[in-house]
Amino acid sequence: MIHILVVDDEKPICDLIDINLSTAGYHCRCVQDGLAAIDLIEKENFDLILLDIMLPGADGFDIMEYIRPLKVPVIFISAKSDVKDKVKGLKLGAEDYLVKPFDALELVARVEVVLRRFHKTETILSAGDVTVDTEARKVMRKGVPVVLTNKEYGLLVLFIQNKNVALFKERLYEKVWQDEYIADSRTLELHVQRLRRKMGWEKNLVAVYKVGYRLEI
Amino acid sequence: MIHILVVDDEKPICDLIDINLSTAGYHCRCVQDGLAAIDLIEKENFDLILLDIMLPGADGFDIMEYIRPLKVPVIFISAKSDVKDKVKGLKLGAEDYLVKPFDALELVARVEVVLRRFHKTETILSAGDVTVDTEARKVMRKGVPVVLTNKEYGLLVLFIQNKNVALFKERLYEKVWQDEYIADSRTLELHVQRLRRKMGWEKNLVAVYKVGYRLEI
DNA sequence: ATCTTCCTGTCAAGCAGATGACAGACAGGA
DNA sequence: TCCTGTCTGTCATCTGCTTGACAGGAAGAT
Repeated sequence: MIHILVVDDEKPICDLIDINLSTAGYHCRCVQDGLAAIDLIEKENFDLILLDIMLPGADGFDIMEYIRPLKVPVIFISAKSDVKDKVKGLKLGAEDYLVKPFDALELVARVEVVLRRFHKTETILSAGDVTVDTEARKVMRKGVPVVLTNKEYGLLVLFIQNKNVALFKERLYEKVWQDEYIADSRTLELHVQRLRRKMGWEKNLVAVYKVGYRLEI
Repeated sequence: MIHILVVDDEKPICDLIDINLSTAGYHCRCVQDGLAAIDLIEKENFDLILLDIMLPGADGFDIMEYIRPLKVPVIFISAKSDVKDKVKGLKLGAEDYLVKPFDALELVARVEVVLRRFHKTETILSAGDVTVDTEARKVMRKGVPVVLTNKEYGLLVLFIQNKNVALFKERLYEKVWQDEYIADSRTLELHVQRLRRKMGWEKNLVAVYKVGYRLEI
């Protein structure tokens, strides 16, 4: 299930977006206040954020700067149609910028473009001789099925979605365990080890000292 | 150098786009005909394609379907502002859809969003024969990977981001160690020394007496 | 030039902390 | 009950960081 956060101070607009995205099969959460939004974003793992610019509490640009390190994709949705605002939003790292009033179908289409870009909707992932069918939750290596536990599977998907990117331990832990990372526990390392063996990734899944791990393909 | 293909039957619009993207540092190639575009796309490796919809030869949607397997990112640029067209274009796999007439700055900003997403830019730093992929935390010299420790890596990034600028020891220490600099310790100098050797920078990374270091490229 | 003083480069060694490997404990489901 | 998946604890090993000592070099004063 894909979780989308809608941040807009006008309740009717939130509801409108909610209805359309829910119909398209996504789960929405709405907030009207900027500071509340930051709180929520840090606590929960959203797949996408729709962000209004003029907000009480903290404005959209502030929120964007604040949450940028989290790498959650953002689409700005604003009544401000000035090119300067659009450019500012996009330069801040947003994936798109929609001007209100917008057509609901276009919104859904653009949301799906972003989700597609982030490989959230692709059901077949692959890396080297490994392929993953996320819908069937099946993993194949050289055409041979591999049985993975839940945690191993979660790690695998994250690594494949981030090939050749160094992933921080904190991020891995938060995504797979949805919990705070405890530094003096061997848990994460243990599961990485098992994944390495099962996938034959002894050489590919390398430890980045003091940082985390990286899958090299 | 990033190569962008512009497909539009109106020469003045091609020129306008060309001027703006060239100014932003990209290389443009223009074609007016749909079939010619398909030819070019198959022969050359473009990083991005700007595609008009109404074209002689083959229309933009046809081209899109045809080249989709190549996975080259596409932005539609069309006078057709109907939501149905937008949705069709985006569903076909395009990364964005701009309606003519558009603002040149917005075009450049949106082009950069797409390039950013496809890792064509921004995460790669370079200085001389050294390149750094900040996302993968990987360093290459003359195409050969170099293994650096964390502190060495931190220093390297700082130096490359400040080519030909003298950096104070205090600043280096604070950035890499996030700590107060202790003058009577050889720590910083030692790491600089190791970095010099690993990168072959014996001549380039010079000590600035009583101040710090400067990377000369 | 010569001297003094401070700064930088170099080496070896030691230490703290991170990783890998393994055994065993624990909980929940068949 | 057993079995599977997950977590904890321990130990050996390895890596990266720091320290201390010392030689050589630069800058400024004489």
